[in-house]
Amino acid sequence: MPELPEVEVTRRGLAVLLGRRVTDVVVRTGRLRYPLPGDLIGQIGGKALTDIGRRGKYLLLALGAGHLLIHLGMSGNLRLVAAAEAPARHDHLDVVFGRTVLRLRDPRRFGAVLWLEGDPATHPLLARLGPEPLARGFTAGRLAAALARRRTAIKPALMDSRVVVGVGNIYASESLFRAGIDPRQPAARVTAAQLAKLVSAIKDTLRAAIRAGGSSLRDYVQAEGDLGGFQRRHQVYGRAGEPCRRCGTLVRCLRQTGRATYYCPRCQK
DNA sequence: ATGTGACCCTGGATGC
DNA sequence: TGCATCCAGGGTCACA
Repeated sequence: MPELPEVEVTRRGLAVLLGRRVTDVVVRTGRLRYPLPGDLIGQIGGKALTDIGRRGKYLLLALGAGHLLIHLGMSGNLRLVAAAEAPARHDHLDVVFGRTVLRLRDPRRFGAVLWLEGDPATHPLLARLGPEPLARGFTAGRLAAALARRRTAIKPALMDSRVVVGVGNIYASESLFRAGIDPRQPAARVTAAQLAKLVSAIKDTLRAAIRAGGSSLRDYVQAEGDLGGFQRRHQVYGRAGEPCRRCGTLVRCLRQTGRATYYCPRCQK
């Protein structure tokens, strides 16, 4: 579910917790992608939340000298609920801040919660990540360097977190449509002019999705429980057989490395 | 090293 | 109605 825009919208929605202290932790499921920390209350109990960061699709909650790393996997969401609200199925973790509870729900349990001590950037899950797409340092030149000699198609290459972080299956298709690039084109053959358009398209697409509150397909909601709105503005994702919003040609779907890719055969060359 | 498919897990949609 | 099959915002792992 959550790609960079959804994680970023979630991150912003948690800002009301800044400065508040953890009063309790409730773990209902011992294992997501990894086992949950065994003594989470001992590690974060009583500590104040001093920062909420994001690296790619990972959230980093600064608590005392460490960070609580949270990944939402395919179906996770984080909501702020009242302490009295009863948990539902798949509500695996509560981090309690007095009357407000940060509640993690994740039906498929592909998400992760880890306690990190020391510099998060050096953690194995984060150390090899590529550039942040919305940072100034993400340029056509840097993208060209990352894609050089790569023989795979541009679309799966864009979803490789070593190339750029945060671009998942929806926004890879959407960005390539916006840039007018055929998703099947070999990554290393995409021209410099196309890469310049692609970098702009990725930034524009992600920013627009963040403004719209993300894409809610099945499981994703914002921190206050609201649905995102960007799915209504998808140009190609999930629209196979429907007319391209730009030229009217029917949108096509194909499968690349096991994932559905949507594109307009006329607008994308 | 790079590329691809299996796999982790649950639930919804579809088809027989 | 019931059951089987396929598919889904991600990431890791084994193996070509």
